[in-house]
Amino acid sequence: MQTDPLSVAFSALADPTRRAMLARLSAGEATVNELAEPFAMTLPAVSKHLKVLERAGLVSRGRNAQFRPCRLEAGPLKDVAAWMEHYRRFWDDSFNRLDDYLREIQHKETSGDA
Amino acid sequence: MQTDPLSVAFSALADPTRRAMLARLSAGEATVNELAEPFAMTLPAVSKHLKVLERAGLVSRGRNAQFRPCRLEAGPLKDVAAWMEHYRRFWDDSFNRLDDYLREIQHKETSGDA
DNA sequence: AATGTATTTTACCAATTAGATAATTAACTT
DNA sequence: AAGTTAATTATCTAATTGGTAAAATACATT
Repeated sequence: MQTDPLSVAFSALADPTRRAMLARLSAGEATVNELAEPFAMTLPAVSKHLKVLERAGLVSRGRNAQFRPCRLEAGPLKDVAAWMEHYRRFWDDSFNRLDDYLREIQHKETSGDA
Repeated sequence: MQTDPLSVAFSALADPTRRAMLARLSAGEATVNELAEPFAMTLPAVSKHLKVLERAGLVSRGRNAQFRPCRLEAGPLKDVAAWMEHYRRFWDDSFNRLDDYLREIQHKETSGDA
């Protein structure tokens, strides 16, 4: 098993259940039962998935009476994005284009609201 | 084991050896032996890692005599980046700033070479 | 044809993971 | 105190992973 943070993050993300949990948490805090609700899976199984996400630093949990509210922590996603950035030129067609900055500026001007 | 493309990609990336292989391939094609060289690992082990990357669509291989030159295929990285984009607001401090587009424009002007 | 080089396949092993069920802990409600 | 709800821990099984060693395949050269 890998222990470096990036590997731990990638492997935590390599499961659709866990990604769905993160999606749910991106809408706000949730309890374990709330997170479990959409899945045909026992609560302990969900608890395990949460522990994986927690170990990866993608989720933190508070205590509120008998509830353990879960919260999204996006720090590791930043690291993943930073790693990905090295490869952007391979998949982002616009990345190498000469007129890139022109289109960027135009995009910002049309979508910006300053 | 998960079979959806995104999970397969994430799980292929969840290993430092495989990420190092991708890094090597980002500099150009390489044979299995060339890829194996930096690692204290037998050739079959490397071959297995390559198969994981291949299954994820991150690597393709040609045939040149008895060599199987490997090449980086970044398609899946694009999918990963697209998934990540949903979470950008959680980790990119600048994402929600009002002056975002101004700094972007400045960056493009200083680093661009059109 | 024989040999050497590149790579893969097979057989095997140890460690990990994902899930289930059952039991347990913790906190609230009555 | 008793019962209910939230969540975890313990234990088991099946499947997967990452590695090795040895054999097999594919091609090039002599």
